[in-house]
Amino acid sequence: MAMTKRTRAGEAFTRLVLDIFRLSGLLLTAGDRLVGPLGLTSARWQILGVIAAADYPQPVAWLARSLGANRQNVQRIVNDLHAAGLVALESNPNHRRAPLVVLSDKGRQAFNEAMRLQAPWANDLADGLLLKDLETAHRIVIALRQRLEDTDRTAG
Amino acid sequence: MAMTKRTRAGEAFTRLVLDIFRLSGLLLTAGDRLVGPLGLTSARWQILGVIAAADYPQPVAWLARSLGANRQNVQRIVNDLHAAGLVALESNPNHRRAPLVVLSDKGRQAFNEAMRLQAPWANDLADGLLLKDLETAHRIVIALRQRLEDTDRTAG
DNA sequence: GTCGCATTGACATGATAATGTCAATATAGT
DNA sequence: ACTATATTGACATTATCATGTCAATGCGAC
Repeated sequence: MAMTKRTRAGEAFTRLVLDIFRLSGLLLTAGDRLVGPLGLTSARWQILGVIAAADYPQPVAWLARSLGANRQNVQRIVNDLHAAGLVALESNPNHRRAPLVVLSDKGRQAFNEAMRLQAPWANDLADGLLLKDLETAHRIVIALRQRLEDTDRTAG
Repeated sequence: MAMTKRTRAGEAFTRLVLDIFRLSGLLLTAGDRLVGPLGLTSARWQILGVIAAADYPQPVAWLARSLGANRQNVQRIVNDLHAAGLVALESNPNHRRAPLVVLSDKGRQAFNEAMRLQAPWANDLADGLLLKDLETAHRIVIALRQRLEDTDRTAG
């Protein structure tokens, strides 16, 4: 007989998943609403964040990989950001067809402004929650993420 | 001056968010892969789950509300499920235009089979994680979810 | 009854995301 | 150099999701 019985951890994980989906959707729409006035969306904001956080300029495919998103969508959003003047494309000495994406002044301003809007929102949402618990939640999320990424790589 | 400084909890929350997005995406694709052979997707599975968990048959709009999803997408997926013979639509004595969605035998079998596949997968993913930590993560996720839902309801 | 209002399903339209294919380019091995 | 393989950007196609509108229906106030 196949193993259909859940461990206690398996049960706890199963209960967690549905609420993760729900939370993720709510965070996305809240983010859209938060930075909409800046001409951003959650997706654009996230990509600007990766560009800003990188140690050096990267081509689109690398950004996509560090986001865990698919290449083509990142490409489309980067094109939009470029059209909106929020990022610039620098020639890549190592790869003629893969320009390096960098923030423009306008892009950096928009990102900083987004983070400025995010701060009080984040403070408000996290207010009253125990720092220790938030960190535990983060550890769990990271652990699950890594396990799933390993599975993806293995079972590709 | 605007409040741009994050509390420690606000910082922990901010760090958590990006990994939540990543995990959610990974869970969705893992779910698709898990139940794909049954003719299901993560979205279909989730909706079958709500139907199965309900105390009594509900119309589409109610299912959408308990999922926190928008009505029209649930409608489309329910239509697909209906076409695939996984759900049946019963006439609703209380509302002529809002039939009640119930699982067909085939739908119940598919859902049970999906849960049977999910069990060892969940056990494996959760293996080695502390039950206490999983429960803490769940509490945090639920708390954040409720706060965002309240915000939605307030700020429409 | 009937009037106003909210909810519902259907439909149209557009936005966003996923998937596959292609040629150009880069890289490693020989 | 030459070849095989992998990576990349562009494009086309499809799937999924969001938003707005409409008429039909249900429901409560009166």
